[in-house]
Amino acid sequence: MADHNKRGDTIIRKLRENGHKITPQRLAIVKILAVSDGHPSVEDIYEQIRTDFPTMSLATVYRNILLLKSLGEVLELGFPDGSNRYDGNKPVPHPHVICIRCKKIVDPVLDSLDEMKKEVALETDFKILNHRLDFFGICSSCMAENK
Amino acid sequence: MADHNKRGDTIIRKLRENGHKITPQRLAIVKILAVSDGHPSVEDIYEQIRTDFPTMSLATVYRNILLLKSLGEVLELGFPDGSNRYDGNKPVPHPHVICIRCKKIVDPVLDSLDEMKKEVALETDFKILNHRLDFFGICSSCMAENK
DNA sequence: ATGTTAAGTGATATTTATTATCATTTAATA
DNA sequence: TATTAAATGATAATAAATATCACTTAACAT
Ligand SMILES: [Zn+2]
Ligand SMILES: [Zn+2]
Ligand SMILES: [Zn+2]
Ligand SMILES: [Zn+2]
Repeated sequence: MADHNKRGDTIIRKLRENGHKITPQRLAIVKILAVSDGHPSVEDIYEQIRTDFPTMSLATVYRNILLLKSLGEVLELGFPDGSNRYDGNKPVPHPHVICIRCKKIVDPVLDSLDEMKKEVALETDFKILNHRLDFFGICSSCMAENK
Repeated sequence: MADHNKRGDTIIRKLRENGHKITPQRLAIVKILAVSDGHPSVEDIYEQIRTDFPTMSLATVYRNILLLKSLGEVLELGFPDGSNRYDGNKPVPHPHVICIRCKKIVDPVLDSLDEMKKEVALETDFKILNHRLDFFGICSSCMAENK
């Protein structure tokens, strides 16, 4: 597969615009986050890169995620159990569905979201700025395995 | 105001049923959680009780919350910033609206929730078991203060 | 190409919230 | 009132994320 990593290019451009250097370590982290296949954790990213980049430090992964968060280019999903997962592909808040077995995370399209937002504002008189909507369950492939 | 703390009584009964002792410390923690005014944090509970119970240990608050969680009598709300808040009044999952200024947390009634649950199941083929729906914004009183 | 320099990295120390440990105390029952 | 398992208080241990700092390097100018 070719290297037309559009989302990755956008992130790199944003980094340059803000005067940040493009190091090999940073580039490797961005590439993974731009895809965000399954919404990787810090450890996922670290392990993926370490295979062909043995000198990579865990601190560098943390630092770069922090930077990308501050630029609004990655969405952090902190879970109640303390684990964190990242979405650099779609960095604006959106609902997530998490499989509690295999830890897969998917992005559902929910038409009912707009209505719910309206209802929240109406019900509470809050000025809503952000949201975090997570549904936990078991994915179809884990369900099939079970039998 | 009188002491018809229905929710607190339910929690105490559940504790007795499961063979747990009712200590003064435990009772004080349960009383606060049963009301869950604004969804208190561990520190909130600790400070509230310490005023007229100076010997109270922070570990005891943690221990009792752990126990009440295991009995399904308190809902833990862990937030991305690492903070935790508790609802012992309505211990089943429900949406929350959080003021990012004063940290107040309220329970909105959202008719659109049922529809969204259906949509998630349909869209993703997951068997949904749990959810966590948070909306972040600024409450009306904080908005008023701002001007 | 080479040198310069501010930013980035790697290794490690620190921080902070929660859990574990353990000697002492106490609620529940007889 | 005595018995005993459970709970408490004080503190140690744990673990994930952040801070520190000496060394390295990407970006830019020459
Ligand atoms: Zn699964
Ligand atoms: Zn996502
Ligand atoms: Zn407020
Ligand atoms: Zn609540």
